[in-house]
Amino acid sequence: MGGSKIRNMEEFAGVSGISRPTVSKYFNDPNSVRQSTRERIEAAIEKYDYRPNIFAMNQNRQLTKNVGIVVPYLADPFFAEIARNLERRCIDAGFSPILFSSHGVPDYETDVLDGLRSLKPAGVLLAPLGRSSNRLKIEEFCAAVPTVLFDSNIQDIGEAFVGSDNFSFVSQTVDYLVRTGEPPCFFEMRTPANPNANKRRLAYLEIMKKAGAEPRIVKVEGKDWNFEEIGRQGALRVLEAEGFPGNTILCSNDRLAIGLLSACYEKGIRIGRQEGCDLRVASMDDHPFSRFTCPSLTTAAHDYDAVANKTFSTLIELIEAGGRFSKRTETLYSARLVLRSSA
Amino acid sequence: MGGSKIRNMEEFAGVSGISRPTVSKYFNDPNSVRQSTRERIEAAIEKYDYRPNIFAMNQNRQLTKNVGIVVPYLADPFFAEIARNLERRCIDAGFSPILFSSHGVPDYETDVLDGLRSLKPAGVLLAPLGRSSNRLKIEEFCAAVPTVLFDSNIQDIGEAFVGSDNFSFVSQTVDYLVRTGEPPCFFEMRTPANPNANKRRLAYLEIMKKAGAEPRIVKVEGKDWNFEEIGRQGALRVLEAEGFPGNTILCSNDRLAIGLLSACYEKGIRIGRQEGCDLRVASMDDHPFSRFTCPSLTTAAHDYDAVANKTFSTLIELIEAGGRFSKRTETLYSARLVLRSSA
DNA sequence: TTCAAAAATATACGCGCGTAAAGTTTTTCC
DNA sequence: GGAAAAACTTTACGCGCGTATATTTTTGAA
Repeated sequence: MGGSKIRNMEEFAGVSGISRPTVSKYFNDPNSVRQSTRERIEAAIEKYDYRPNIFAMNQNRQLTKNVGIVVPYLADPFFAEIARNLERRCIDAGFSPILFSSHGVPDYETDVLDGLRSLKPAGVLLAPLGRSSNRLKIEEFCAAVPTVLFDSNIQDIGEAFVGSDNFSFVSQTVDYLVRTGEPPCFFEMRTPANPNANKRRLAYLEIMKKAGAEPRIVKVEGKDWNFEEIGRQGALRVLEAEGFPGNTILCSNDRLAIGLLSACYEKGIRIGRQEGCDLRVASMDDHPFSRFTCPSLTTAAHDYDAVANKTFSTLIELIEAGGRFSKRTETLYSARLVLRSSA
Repeated sequence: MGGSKIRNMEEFAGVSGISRPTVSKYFNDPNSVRQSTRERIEAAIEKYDYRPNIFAMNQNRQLTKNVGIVVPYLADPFFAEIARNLERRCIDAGFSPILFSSHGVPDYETDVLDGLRSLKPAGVLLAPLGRSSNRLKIEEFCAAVPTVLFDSNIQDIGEAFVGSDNFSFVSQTVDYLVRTGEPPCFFEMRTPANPNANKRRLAYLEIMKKAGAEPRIVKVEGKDWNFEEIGRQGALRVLEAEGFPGNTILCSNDRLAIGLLSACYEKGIRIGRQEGCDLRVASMDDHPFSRFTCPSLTTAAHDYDAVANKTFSTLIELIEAGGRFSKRTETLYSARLVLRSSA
């Protein structure tokens, strides 16, 4: 109980029998005070349910304990999962994560970064929109705020980048498909928003060349971030026209594949690697829903955990290093092939 | 250009030729100053890129411009969509939305609310976890912070509730199914986390009774929020045992249905209303992915837009009314039947 | 032109806390 | 037990802005 009539740190220091500067020190770092002092303070916190005024705290600290997490599209469960992971790590490390989504719109992205600056964050974890991002604005932002990029790289921007190795995604899926049947054609958007998509196409071309197979790319129209619909419409158009070249398709990402599978189902085309199937479909990302597609999707999985771990630990290092690294690092994690029923 | 060397409102007032109290007044409400003054200030803002220190502002204001948005599970695209909608409305109305997810964990939910209190939000939009929520903590919170509940109601808590009319979801789907074939059995989790699920079951029982049909409920095991997996495992178990009673299934929500469809596909069971199909499956929510399932899912859609609109406008009214309504209101929106291929 | 209302100004204080400096007490360790 | 080191206390100032009061200027209609 104890009426929570404590109005400020002064009063709290009074009732806890500790001086205010020491209490202040405690709240900035509980380990910076003597163990016995810490216990007394924590007993008083418990008793009076006191918490320092977060606004007054942050006003005078040059750096807050805020950490911004910015993802390009939160309605994509892939980013929702990553964000959740990062959020938790921040909390466990004593930071206050603040989650933002660019909602797929470049202007929102710069708005978010603008707003983030006034929160004086200790650091920011940023997954940029990619190609459509306002490079200049992001560069300005990263120059002002310690930032670790993830998922989607922008050359020379941010103090570090952590992501997945697109080449390994493509090589593992293509190798598997070639080993077990026809080499795949590559199904993608004509103007992908994300730089990873371009890297995957290039990897596809290179790997097919090495395998001595003819690369064939099927491009579909569509902007925005509703990839499933784009994949579905695109696949319908292909199926109603010339059809796919060959019987094996590698999709640039799972969301496109989800749309493609839906189109194939509608057209009565059987997907899978068993006898009697018309097409094999594989993809990349291991989207949370890819195990529930019909058939379940053979795909290459991100090492979610490693990426989240490294992204976060890099930010911590960055913060402890005072916000700058002497050298920009890029860390890439390999894919893990997930065999399901579609290929 | 103009060096952004402006350090505080004092300096900004100097260069803009307006007194600081007036500038302060402007930032609290741009319409509270004379038009000509407003223009001079805004010209100076443009020129010097000045923004008031958000922490210093909020320290002295009894109420901030912050609005908390709390959803139970952000990795569910349904909530991601709603959150996006609400976020935008807040921004357009001049508020700063802060997005939180409870990640399906009751303790996180109370943590989020705890953290939210110290942000002194003008108001909060809260979609509670439901049954597993710590009712007492939420009650305390709502007593301290003007809160509008949405999606999931908790009796007598919060100043208002806005959601969907579960009865209409069930009546529309059941009516349709009865009209076009066998009455459905009801597929749900044994211990649903969400109160809407219970309302839907009760509605199902009532409506079946009215229709003079025998209600049959198929319950599956599973906790947590990975409904797709629960639906899939549950459906597999049912299919491998006694099978479903009858040839028509109404799922309690789309995510369960997605899992069920995946299980049926795996078992080679044909879903749809055409000749030659084994089962009809309908569901509720119009989840963003339900148009991409195989077959696409016949479902009852929330009036997303109306719910978001009303939720937000109710909060604005609440804030303008000083944080309290004389009477708690509940607003429910009817479902819209979405006919696709699964039933 | 006149004059009351509206708006802006000058001045001043307070918010809750960070933080620095100097002095005092406690702890640590040989 | 004594010294240095570590931790704490006292005192004091400043951060950037909200806001209250009294005063002056501007506005707009009589």
